[in-house]
Amino acid sequence: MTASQPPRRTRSAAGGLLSSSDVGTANRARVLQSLLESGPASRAELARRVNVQRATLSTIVTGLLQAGVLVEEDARPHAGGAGKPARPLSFAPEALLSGAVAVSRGAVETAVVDARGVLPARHRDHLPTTCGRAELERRVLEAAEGVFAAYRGRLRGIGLTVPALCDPEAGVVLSCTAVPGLEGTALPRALATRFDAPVRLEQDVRAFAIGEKWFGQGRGRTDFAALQVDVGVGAGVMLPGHLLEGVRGYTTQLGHTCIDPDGARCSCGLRGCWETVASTRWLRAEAARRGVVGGRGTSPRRLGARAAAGDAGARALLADYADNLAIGMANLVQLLSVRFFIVHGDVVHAGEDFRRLLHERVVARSMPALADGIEVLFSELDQDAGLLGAAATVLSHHLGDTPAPAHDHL
Amino acid sequence: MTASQPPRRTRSAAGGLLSSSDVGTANRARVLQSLLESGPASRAELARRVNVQRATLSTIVTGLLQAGVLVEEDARPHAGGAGKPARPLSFAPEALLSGAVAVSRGAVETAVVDARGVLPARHRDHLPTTCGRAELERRVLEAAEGVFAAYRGRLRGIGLTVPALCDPEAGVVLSCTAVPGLEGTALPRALATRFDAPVRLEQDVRAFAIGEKWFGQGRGRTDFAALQVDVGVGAGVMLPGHLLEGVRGYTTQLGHTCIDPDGARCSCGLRGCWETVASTRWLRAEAARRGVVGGRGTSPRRLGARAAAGDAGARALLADYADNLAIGMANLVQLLSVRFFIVHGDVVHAGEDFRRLLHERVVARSMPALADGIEVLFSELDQDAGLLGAAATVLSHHLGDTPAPAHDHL
DNA sequence: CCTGATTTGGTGGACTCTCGGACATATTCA
DNA sequence: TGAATATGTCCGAGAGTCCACCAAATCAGG
Repeated sequence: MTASQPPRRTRSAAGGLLSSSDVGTANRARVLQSLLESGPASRAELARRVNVQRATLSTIVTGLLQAGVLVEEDARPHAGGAGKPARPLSFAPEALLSGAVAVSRGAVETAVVDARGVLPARHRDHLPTTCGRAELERRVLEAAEGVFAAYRGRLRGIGLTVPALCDPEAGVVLSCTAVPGLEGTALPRALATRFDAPVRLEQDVRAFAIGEKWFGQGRGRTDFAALQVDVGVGAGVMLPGHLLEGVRGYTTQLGHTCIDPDGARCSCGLRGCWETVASTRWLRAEAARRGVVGGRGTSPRRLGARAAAGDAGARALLADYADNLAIGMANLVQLLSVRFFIVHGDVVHAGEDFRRLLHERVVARSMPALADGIEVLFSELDQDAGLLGAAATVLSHHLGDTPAPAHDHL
Repeated sequence: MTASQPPRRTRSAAGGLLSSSDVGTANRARVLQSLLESGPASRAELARRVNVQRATLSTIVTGLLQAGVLVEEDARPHAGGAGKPARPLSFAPEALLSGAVAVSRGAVETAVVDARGVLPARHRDHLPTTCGRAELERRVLEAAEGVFAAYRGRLRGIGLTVPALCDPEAGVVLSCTAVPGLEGTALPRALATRFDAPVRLEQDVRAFAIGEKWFGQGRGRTDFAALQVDVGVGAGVMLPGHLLEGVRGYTTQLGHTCIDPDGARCSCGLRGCWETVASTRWLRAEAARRGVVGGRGTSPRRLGARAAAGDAGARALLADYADNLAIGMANLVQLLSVRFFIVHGDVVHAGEDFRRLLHERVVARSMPALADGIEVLFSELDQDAGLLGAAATVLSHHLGDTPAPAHDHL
C-alpha cells in the first residue's frame, strides 16, 4: 500500500464473487469493529482479538494510520509482566464522520457524529406533523444544511431514520402513519445529491438497535432487541452478525403483529395489533376509562410516581400495561430466542419498579426452556438515541457485520 | 491446482480474518449454488450468472471437474445466433452425497441423497413414541447403519432433523414434546463417530425450508416460509442469504407465539399459543365439539371432501380453521414481509378450495402495504420433504449462503 | 551492570486468489 | 470463403494473508 491511497474499487457491491481486494476491505472492517466494540488496543492485542497474525494486522493498521482514521497513543505505563510496552491504537477525533438525520413525530434532529460517538455538531427543529411532503422536505434539507455545511466532503454517509415501514435498499418509505408527509419522500436522493454522500434510510427502531450496539448497552453483545415504546411500539432485533430484516430488507413491524384476533381496530387497518394494547395511547385511554390519576392526560412518569407513592389504581394499571408489553416481547423470545431487551421511549420514565415488573412478566410469558437469563433494561442513550442510531446505521454499513462464512472446505 | 487435491485448510472456521483461500472456497460454493438453483449451464453462462471473468470461472470449474463433482455434457444443438457452441456443466451422479436422518412422531426415515436430489438409498422404520432415550438411539443408529453402510466414507455430512427446539451449533435438543426420547439425545455425536462425517442437527420445519429452496418450489427464490401444519405447527423462514434463526442459532418456535392472551393452555405451558388453534388437533377437537363429519376422528382430507360436496358444517369449520392459520402467517408478513408460503403436513390434503381460502384470509390479515403478491402453495415434495430437507441442510452448510459483504470501500 | 526471558512491532519470501487482455477454437451468416 | 460471434484457455500483474525471522524495549535476577 503506497502513501498515495489509490482509489479502491468496490467490486463486491455489484454482487459478484469475492475477490482478493474484498478480503482487504472486509478485514479492515473487522479491525475497526473490534476497536469500536471493545475499545482501544495495541496491535498485538488486536491481533489476538480478531485471531490473525501480528504481521498481517500490522499492515492493516499502518494503512488506517496513514488514512488518518486511527491514531497511536503513547505507550501506557506498562500493565503487568515483562516485554516491550504496547502502544494503544484508537480512533482519531472526527474519524469516520457520518451525518445523522432523525425525523420523528414533531421534530427533526440533525447531527454530525464521529466513530467515538462524539457529536461535534447537532441541532433540533420543530416539525409540524401536518406538514405536507414538499414542505417537510424543505424543512429537513434546510436543517441538514445548517449542520452539515461545515463538514461537506468529509461525511462518509448520512443516516436518515424515520418512524415508518420502509425499504432501506431502495430508499423508499412505504407507509408512515406517524408523519404522513414522509410517505414516498424523495429525501434520501435529495440529501445524497445535496451533500454528495451515500444515504442510508432506516426505520427508527432498527436504528436504535444499531446505535445501542455501537454506542450503548448493546456494546459487545451479539444479540438483543431494542424496543421503542411510545405512541407507537416497535422493535429492532440484532442477531449474531446482522440486524433482523424482512424480505428485500424491509423493516420489521412487530407492533402490527396480531396478538388478539378479536382485539380493537388499529390505525393500520388490522385488528388486535400489539400496538393497540402496548402503546402509551392505550395507557392513557385506559387511565381515562378507569379514572386513574391524570386520566387521558397522564404519562408513564406520573403513573410511576403515583404507583411508588402507593396509589393502587396506578399500580394496577401499570401491572396490566406491563403484561401487555410482555406479550409482544415474549413472542420475540419464542421466535428468536432473544433474551436481552433495551427499552426506549417515554415508558422508561415509569421508573425502576416498572422495569422489574416488566421483566417478571416477560419471563412468565416465555417458554420455560428459554426463560433463563432474560434481562430487560432501559436505554441510557436517552436524548442521543435517535442521532447515534442514525449515524451508527452508516457506520454499520461501512463496517458491515462480518459475515462469518459458514462453509466447510469444498 | 494440481491433480493431487491438496488438503484444503479451513481457517475461516476458526473465526479469524478472511484470507485469499477463503475467497476460493466461497466462490466455489457460489458456483455450485448457481448450478443447484438455476440448473446446468456452460462456463460462460455461469460466469455471467455469478458476475465474474470467464477465465476465473474456468479455473474454478476445472477444479470441480477433477474432483468429480461436475461433469461436462456434450455440446448442445446450438441455441441461437453464432459462436462456438457451449458445453453445459452439471452435477455428476452421486455428487456431493449426504446422509439424511429424519426423526418424526412415529417414524425414522433414512436416506442417501445426491446433489441433484436423487435418493440412491432410502428406508423407513416405525418408531414407538413411547421410546426411551437409549432405545430410540439404538433404533435410529440401526436404521442408519442399514442405509449408510454402503456409502461409508463418501458422505459429506449427515443431516439429522427433529421436531424440536434445538441448538444446531451445539447439536443439542433442548425441548421436544412430540418425541420425548429425543430431549438431550447424544445422536449427533453418535452418528458422527459411527459414520465419520460431520452431523448437522436441525429442526424439521427449518429443514423443510432448506429442502424447498434447493429441491422444491423455493428453488431460485430468495425468501419464503415453509410451514408445517399437522399435530403441531411451525415455520422455517428463508430470508435473502440465510435461514431465520434465533440467538446462538436456536430454532424458531412460531407455533408458540402468543396470539390470544386469554387463550387455551398449550402443551408448552403457556397460554394462547398459535398452536392451540392452528394444529390439526384443534381441528379435530372442534369437529367433535360442533358435531361435524367424523368428529374427533376426522381429518383435513375428509373435511375437504365433505366441504366440496356441500356440507355446510365442514365448510364453516374449515373457514374458521383457515382464519386461525392465517393469524400466524400474517404475523410473518408483518414481521418479515414474507409473501410466499409453502405449506407442508396433513393439511395439504384438505384440497385446493382450502388453499384458496387460506390465501384469502392471509391477505385479509396482512398490512395493506404488504398484502400485494402474497402466495400460498402446498408443497409438492410430499413424501420426500423430510429427507430432502435433512440432506439439504448438509448441502446448505457446505455451500453456505454466500454472505454478500455489504461493506463499502474503506 | 550485564544477561536472559518476554512481549511488541517490522520485513521479506511463499502461497492463494482474482483480474484483464491476448489467443486459439468452433459455429453461423453473408 | 471470409467476417462475425461466442466459448474456453493462457499468462503476467495485483492484492492480501501467512510464516519465519529480526530489531527494539522492558523487567527480573545475579
